[in-house]
Amino acid sequence: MSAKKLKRSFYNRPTLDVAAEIIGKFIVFNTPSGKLSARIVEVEAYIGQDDPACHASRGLTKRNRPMFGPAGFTYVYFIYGMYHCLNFVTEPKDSPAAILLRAAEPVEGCDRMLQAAGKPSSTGLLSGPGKFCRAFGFTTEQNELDLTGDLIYIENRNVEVSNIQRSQRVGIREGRDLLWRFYDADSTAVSKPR
DNA sequence: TGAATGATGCGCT
DNA sequence: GCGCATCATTCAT
Repeated sequence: MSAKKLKRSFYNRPTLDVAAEIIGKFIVFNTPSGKLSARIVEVEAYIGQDDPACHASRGLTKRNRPMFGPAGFTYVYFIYGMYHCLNFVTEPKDSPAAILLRAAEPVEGCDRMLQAAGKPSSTGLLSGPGKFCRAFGFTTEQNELDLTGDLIYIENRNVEVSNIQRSQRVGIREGRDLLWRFYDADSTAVSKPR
């Protein structure tokens, strides 16, 4: 069975459902120098104004605007003066929510990812949101792009994931009680806990 | 092998 | 000014 690009209807649903199902899917980025792709193994959900860790918890701002838009778009932000984080917007317009891509396994274009990351080996190459964006070359130039287009999208390649687990989210101060981190417990590419 | 820390820039109060 | 959905390095045990 061939790969199928996920449609807007996949993203336009309750965020926890999308987060659980996005594990094991493949993110594709068609760059001028060729295709980059990776198998998603770890994500986190950030949902609505009532989630204290969500950027939308203090209302609409210039930065978090993509979260308030329709599902199926990217939300990329700059953090700690040197890293970027890639999110997928979920749920309908005016229902701010997104999924943070935290870790993946390199599939296509591994050589170019290694070069971009300045690393000799692929171990841990995409194991962390900042490391993933550095290797893929994601910056705010890729903010608010349509995931149903041909530049950036997610594919279902019909690879089974049998051991999806949940845990607390990483790197936040408030909202730690929520088990909104999803990961493939059989993957060695999952990011290391602090 | 675990804890502390520095790097570094921008959005928001 | 402060704090941040991070990470690599340094230092202590």
